[in-house]
Amino acid sequence: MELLMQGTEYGDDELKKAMTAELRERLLLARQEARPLRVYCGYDPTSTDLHLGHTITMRKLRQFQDLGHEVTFLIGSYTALVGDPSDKNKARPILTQAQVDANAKTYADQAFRVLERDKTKIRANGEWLSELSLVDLIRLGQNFTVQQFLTRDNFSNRLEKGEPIFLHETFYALMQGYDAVAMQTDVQVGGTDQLFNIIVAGRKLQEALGQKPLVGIITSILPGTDGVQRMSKSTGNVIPINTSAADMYGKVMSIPDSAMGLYFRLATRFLPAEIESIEKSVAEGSAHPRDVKMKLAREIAGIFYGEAEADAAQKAFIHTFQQGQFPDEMPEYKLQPGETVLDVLVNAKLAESKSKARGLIDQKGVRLDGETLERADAPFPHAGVLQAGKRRFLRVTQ
RNA sequence: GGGCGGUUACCCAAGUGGCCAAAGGGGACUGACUGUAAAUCAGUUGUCAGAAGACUUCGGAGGUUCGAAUCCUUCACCGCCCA
Repeated sequence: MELLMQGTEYGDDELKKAMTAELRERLLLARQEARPLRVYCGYDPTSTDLHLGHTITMRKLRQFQDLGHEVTFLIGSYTALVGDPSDKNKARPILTQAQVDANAKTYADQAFRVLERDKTKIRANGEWLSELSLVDLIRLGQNFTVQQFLTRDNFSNRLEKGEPIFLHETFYALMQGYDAVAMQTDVQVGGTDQLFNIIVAGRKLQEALGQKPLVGIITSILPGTDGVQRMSKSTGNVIPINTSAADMYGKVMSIPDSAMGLYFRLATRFLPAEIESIEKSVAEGSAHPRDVKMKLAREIAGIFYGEAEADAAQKAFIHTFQQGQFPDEMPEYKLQPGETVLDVLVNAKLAESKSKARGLIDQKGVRLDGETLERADAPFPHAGVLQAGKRRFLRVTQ
């Protein structure tokens, strides 16, 4: 129970209490009926690159899965065609069917680094949403008032600021609510941005259609590497899933200390009691926050890349950043005759343009074998390890 | 359908004929300090050039002018109000 509610955020204590109570009740009911709970979370395949933030709900699903419940990974094949207004203040672009299909596949592949493949049902909401007629849709709409939508922060903010709210955006909640009905959902997992869709739309629609309203598990939003803003590609603070263990480890290490708690709760396999004791030792000063963060980075890299690679990543990290030595592996670049320092920086993509490369050199940000290079237009001195800034390395060979 | 307003660099935003490659903030990047943390300080942030400077940029196209982000015409997109 404690584990399942770990890392949830309802923005309202009453609601959290109510949901906790309902979850407890539902778990008991399931036991009496000797059946697993039907748990799902929907994912709109709007992009191909998943990041750590996307996996928070998957982690939560995995917890249910480990407790023997029936988990459905729902692909929002149909809802993606509409575009969820929830997490943006702007309306999303509408995707084409082909894009959605392609994205869905890579999405699922990445998801199975967290979920157990053979215990997970995959479905797409096009299965039932495409069957609805216009009349059906209108009937669904009879269960909601415009006022209900207007009370929602996301819409009311935009209304106030004079920003557009497109009519089609309101359908999104209806569609999602209908998903819950179609699957006779017991529990739905989603981020705080899905609060409205889950708690208002899903529950109300189920009730109206004679089902027992679902229990909503609303997970907190994972901040990005800046530690404050929600992790998202457009903010540029993501920790991608499809990267390397070393990169993932490094990116986790770069988050501010203040974000560690959320990371532990949302993205790791640690149990509530373990996390508490870790935090206590940091607070007391018996553990160095850096070491705790290393443990965190090691854990997260381990989830996605396996223990061996995570260990290697940790070693490389200590070697490169704590001891200030060059990493073992780095891209190579073959020096062409007559190239200047500037040329190498640009050609090897350590700098976007010659102007930027000059800037780097002026700022003493370029080193060759540890020695700062001062002249941009000088011929490249000799083969060796070229370093631009703190973390970009290049092995230059003759 | 009518009236009014908007569109500026990665983002927000100032700029209403020359002093504008364009204020300010955010972000990003670099250096110092560190724990690849935060905070702080200093710097960079259109392209090319060693520099002086040149070139491209202010929604698109065209025009007025010695000179336009700024004025005019037109097109596109967006918002507000009225219907």
